[in-house]
Amino acid sequence: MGLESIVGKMRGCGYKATPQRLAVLRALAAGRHQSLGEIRTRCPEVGLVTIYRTLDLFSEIGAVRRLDLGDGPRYELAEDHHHHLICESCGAVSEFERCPLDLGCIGGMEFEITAHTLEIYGRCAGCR
Amino acid sequence: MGLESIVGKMRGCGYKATPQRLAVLRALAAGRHQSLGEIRTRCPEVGLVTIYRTLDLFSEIGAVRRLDLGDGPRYELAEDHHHHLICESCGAVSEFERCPLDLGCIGGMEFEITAHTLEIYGRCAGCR
DNA sequence: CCGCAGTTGAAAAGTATTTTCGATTAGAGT
DNA sequence: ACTCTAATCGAAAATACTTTTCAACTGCGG
Repeated sequence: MGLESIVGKMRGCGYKATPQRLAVLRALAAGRHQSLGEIRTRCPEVGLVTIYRTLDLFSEIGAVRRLDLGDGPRYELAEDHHHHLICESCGAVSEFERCPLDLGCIGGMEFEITAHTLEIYGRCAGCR
Repeated sequence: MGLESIVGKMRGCGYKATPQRLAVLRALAAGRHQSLGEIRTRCPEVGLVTIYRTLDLFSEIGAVRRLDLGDGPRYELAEDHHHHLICESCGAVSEFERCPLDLGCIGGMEFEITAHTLEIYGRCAGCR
């Protein structure tokens, strides 16, 4: 599982693997594109400030992506690569794995790509 | 110019084209991926609350996209389609026009695509 | 040019996020 | 295993951000 590798990365960067950080990590792994409140619910034993700081830390080491799906910020583990379909009508969010990105055609540049986010907006089957 | 078409869309949806809304529209057109503060600087005559409401309105009719480029929310006109390269090292944001998206391969689904956002993270030439 | 539904802005309320700082703790070195 | 210390934690306070309220104002259809 990838959680181990995140812990390793954390240690490798000189950060301690505290129980609070592990709790946030587990909370993140238990859901997708969660808001701060949802993460908080999943690890109520961790202080609010620490959750903020931990999410910052995880973003910094590239373990977490922050998204904007229309409402406030949402967070998810960067490891399970997928993208989002957001229905502008009912607000439903679904994921799809298949990455329709042709990274080759950006390859010519001097920019070293490490990650990307892609959100697709439209109307879901139910709303049409 | 596309600003006209946004005004038309606004009227078509039953919204009035007030001077405040036009000012926000012009502010948006004068820059790219701006924060609320930057927009506000460009139309200081418009009240803060009205800017929030206008951005909501524009998002609703699809004239404006809201982005998360790492710091807080940012806004830009949806009309000039482009994507973002964000350097995780220095924070610089640059745009590229060429859309590397193969929308065909999502076409099979019952989801009607109207828009999308794509952000690419990495390290820029200067930081490498 | 009248009237009113839609719109505006100032202030207040409500949320969200960051800073501060004393207490606590993971993990390196022994 | 034990100590030590820099890193981390959490509660409260400060700050920043966003939404609600409501009385006054205005674009635009008739």
